[in-house]
Amino acid sequence: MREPLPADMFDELCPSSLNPIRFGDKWAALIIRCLEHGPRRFSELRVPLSRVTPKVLTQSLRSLERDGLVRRTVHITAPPHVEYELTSLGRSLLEPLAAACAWADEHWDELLDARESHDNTVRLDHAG
Amino acid sequence: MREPLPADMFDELCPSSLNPIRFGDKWAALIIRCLEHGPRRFSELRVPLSRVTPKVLTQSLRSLERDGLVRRTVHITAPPHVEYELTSLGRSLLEPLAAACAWADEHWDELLDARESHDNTVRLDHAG
DNA sequence: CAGAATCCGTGGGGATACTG
DNA sequence: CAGTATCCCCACGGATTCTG
Repeated sequence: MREPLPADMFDELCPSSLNPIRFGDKWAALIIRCLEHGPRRFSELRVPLSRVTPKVLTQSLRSLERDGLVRRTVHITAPPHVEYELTSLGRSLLEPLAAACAWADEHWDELLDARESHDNTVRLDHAG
Repeated sequence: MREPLPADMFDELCPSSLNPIRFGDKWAALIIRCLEHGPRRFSELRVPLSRVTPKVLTQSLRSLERDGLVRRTVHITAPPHVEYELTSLGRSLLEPLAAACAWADEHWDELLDARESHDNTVRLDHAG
């Protein structure tokens, strides 16, 4: 439930980060998957999402909060402590999101192959 | 199989056009759904996708073709006749796409409600 | 008919620095 | 710790015009 998020969870070269089906903005789906197993703090999210600057991460989280998918809870302590967690609406998204990830897992290679052979064909066209 | 595509298929105010889960670029998912029931000509696609300029529609179609999701067939006639159809890889996308659309159908109102009440709260914050 | 070419505005993010 | 505040860039996409 509360294992730390792996830093390479969304490694740039890993298919899990190359989600061809996207929800909301660029990072929304990744954030939701980070919250799948319970609430997370801002700095916890920054670990797997190290490519996202704090500003953009905040924007995405605010957008998710606005849409009722994520709940933001501020614990007034020193130092400040803020937690993000999925609402029930947000959790309901996990299902179609999983379907999208399953598709990517299953077909990503085909897509990359098609892309590569297409690019080669185009190059030949230009050469010929 | 070959009924003409309705012009209001993606009406701006219709939830079907407000897909919160997106595949590829802005229009890719809509294009794929247009091709669901068989091949379509460029000008056929322009009917429901009237908000998309030809340039952008071409870009999206080329991108889908590059990824092996759509096949482009040129019939050398006068006037030119070009057809687009889903490949088997493209058709495999219909399933997760349908899951996403089902989610939107089911939860879109909740999302809009959350958004509205959130916006009202923010306004009150600014007023106070 | 099915695009290609050109020009252009906007805003989504990105980098960096700063703060309650 | 959890963000703001600025500045900035360029790629996405729109409008318009032209063509094999």
